[in-house]
Amino acid sequence: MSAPITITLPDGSQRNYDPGVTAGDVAASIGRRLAADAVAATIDGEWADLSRPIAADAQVAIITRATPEGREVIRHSTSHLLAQAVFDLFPGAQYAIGPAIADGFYYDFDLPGDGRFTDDDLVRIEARMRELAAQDQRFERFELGLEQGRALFAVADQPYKLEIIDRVSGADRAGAGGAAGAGGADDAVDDAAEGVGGGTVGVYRNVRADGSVAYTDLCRGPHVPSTKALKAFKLTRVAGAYWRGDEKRKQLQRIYGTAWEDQKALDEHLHRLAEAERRDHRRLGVELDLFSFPEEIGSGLAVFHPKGGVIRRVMEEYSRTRHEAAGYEFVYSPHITKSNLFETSGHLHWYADGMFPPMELDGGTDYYLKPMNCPFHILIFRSRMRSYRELPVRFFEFGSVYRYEKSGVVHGLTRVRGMTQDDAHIFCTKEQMGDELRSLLDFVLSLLRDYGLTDFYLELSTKPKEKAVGTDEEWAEATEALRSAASEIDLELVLDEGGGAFYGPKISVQARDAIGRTWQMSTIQVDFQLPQRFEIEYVGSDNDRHRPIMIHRALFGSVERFFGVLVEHYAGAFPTWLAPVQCVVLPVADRHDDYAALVVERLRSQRFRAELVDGSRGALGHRIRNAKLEKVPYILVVGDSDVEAETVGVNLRGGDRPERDVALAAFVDRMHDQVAERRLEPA
RNA sequence: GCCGGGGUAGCUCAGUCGGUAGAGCAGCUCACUCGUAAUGAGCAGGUCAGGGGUUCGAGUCCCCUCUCCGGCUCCA
Repeated sequence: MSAPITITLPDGSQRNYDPGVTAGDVAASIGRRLAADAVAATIDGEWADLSRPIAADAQVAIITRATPEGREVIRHSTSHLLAQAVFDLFPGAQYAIGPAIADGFYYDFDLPGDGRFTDDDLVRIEARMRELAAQDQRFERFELGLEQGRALFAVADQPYKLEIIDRVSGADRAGAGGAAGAGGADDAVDDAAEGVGGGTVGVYRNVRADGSVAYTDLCRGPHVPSTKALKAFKLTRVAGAYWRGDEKRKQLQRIYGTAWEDQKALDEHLHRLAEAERRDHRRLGVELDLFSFPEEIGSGLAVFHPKGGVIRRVMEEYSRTRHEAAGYEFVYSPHITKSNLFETSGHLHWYADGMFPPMELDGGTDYYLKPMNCPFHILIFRSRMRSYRELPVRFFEFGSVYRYEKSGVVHGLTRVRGMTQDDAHIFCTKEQMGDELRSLLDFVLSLLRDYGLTDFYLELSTKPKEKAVGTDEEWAEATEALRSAASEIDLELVLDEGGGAFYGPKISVQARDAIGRTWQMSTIQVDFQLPQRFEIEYVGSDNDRHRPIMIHRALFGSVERFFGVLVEHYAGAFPTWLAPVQCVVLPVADRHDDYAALVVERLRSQRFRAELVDGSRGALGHRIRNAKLEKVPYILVVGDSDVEAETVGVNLRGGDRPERDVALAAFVDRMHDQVAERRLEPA
């Protein structure tokens, strides 16, 4: 017998075992609870099954169910269970990839005869998965050489698995991305996840209690020891998905599901989904009478109703005030233009598909609805000679743009065909760029915070692989300027490789909302290209002509989208300064109507948005209920004692008990504070 | 654009085997005049998304279009 090996645990403690001990054994030796909760392990930092023998001294950490890593293992394992159930119910099905994703997993299939899954199929498949899970199938890993792996999946008639193996083995010979075509680095990551790499392929199979093999898959793992560990899952939806995410390749049938460590966690997840649905801006937009999308107008084209109009107007007014203070000048430009403008800018070349088709006028001249404001602002800059003394020049406009979004992507206010950007273009010298970007980032974050968003991170998007103009040097310089400015902000910065616009890199500000979802908000782009294309210049202190650089930036992104995000962030309960109705005044009985009207008048004279709702709208309790459902921040009830003492009863949104006998003058002061401080909840 | 699922009163939804359309809420009228989350009664409201087809007869079956929802791809 060889000498014992030493296993070091995450807490630094060490234990000795015989060589060949498994992580599962280690967990069992530590405790029953840990062994029961264990789903996988890391051995010297590498993910592994609990059953993998450990030959030498190692650092071992047990991965338990209720951790992010544990859930990932459970989800990935559940995707295998899904595929097995699909093979049972749809003989001849071919499988592609089936990874764990945020909150769940999916698996892509190609069904015989181009078959499709229906919602009813999901029910059958899920039922079958439960039967299979109960069979206590062991997950077993083994490795094969590339040829053996190829043979295994060739016999099984699984072309997608073969393609994964072949492409990677080809790439191993030819170098990364060699034979892979457009895919490149991202695909290589996927392939590694599928268990291919280093001259071997990882294969998992599910083995029943009697030793027969129920299922085999190409996979990196690790997996739970047994299907019995999979007990809280649910199939959620079926969707089409292109093989390798490529629109030009075959569309496969994807099944999405979610899986958790136990039923309670699953229930909580489903509850979070229900909560998100409750906050959905499309639903609240109808309930609160904010906006609508009349079919008569066309897909993706919104109208704002009076209440939504108030919110939008206040949003815009505050934005204008802040921009004015930050040195922006306001400009205006038309909605349509002759085609040459967007030929010069390059938009027509890259994005003609995304633009509304042209109107032919004046005997052959094409006019387009504008998809962007930048060329107009450039023309304003170019309208006369500019001196270096003027720079930076900052032109701001709430500019309405129109984009012909593909029919399947239009989504509420967040993806529309007609929208208004809070768009500005800054023209400055290269030397000014760094300072300008730094102050811009501060400005952006400060403004977003004023609208109630507080949790941010930054994303740096670099030069696209194909859709890009300009030299690598220009891109590198612009990207570095953005990176440098971002690094001075105390926020996480993540890299979005190849995600820039065709004319330049960008930083986007991502915001997390009240329930933790992230939204892309502001974008800041550095652009060396359009100044060249439009040949804009300024005269420098040396009396020579120089080319300015441009910074494109939108803080809301689009007003519509930002509006939608705020609706969801606040679940429709807007802070007082934004609320369409800030205050309703409810007379207890008819004899209090005159006083109630006086209260309303007093509030309105202070520019507050107050409404009178008298007894013809129902009993007091009914009127209160309606005001609560409309999420009005302040409900004022006035009765005999209030008429007498010039007071009001104050019922706060979110408050537990109404206040009585509040002096009207004191209440007006409170409202002023609320609005001035942009407080989130009334007080 | 592609895959799957929907579209019935302003909203949420029922509608059986193909036999000619229903509820709750909202709205309107009347009564009720009320102190903090739904007073009662009555009335009105629909070319069943639009068009075509099958049928003696279509909300229901078939085809096309529009549109919405969930994904995929895309997002200057």
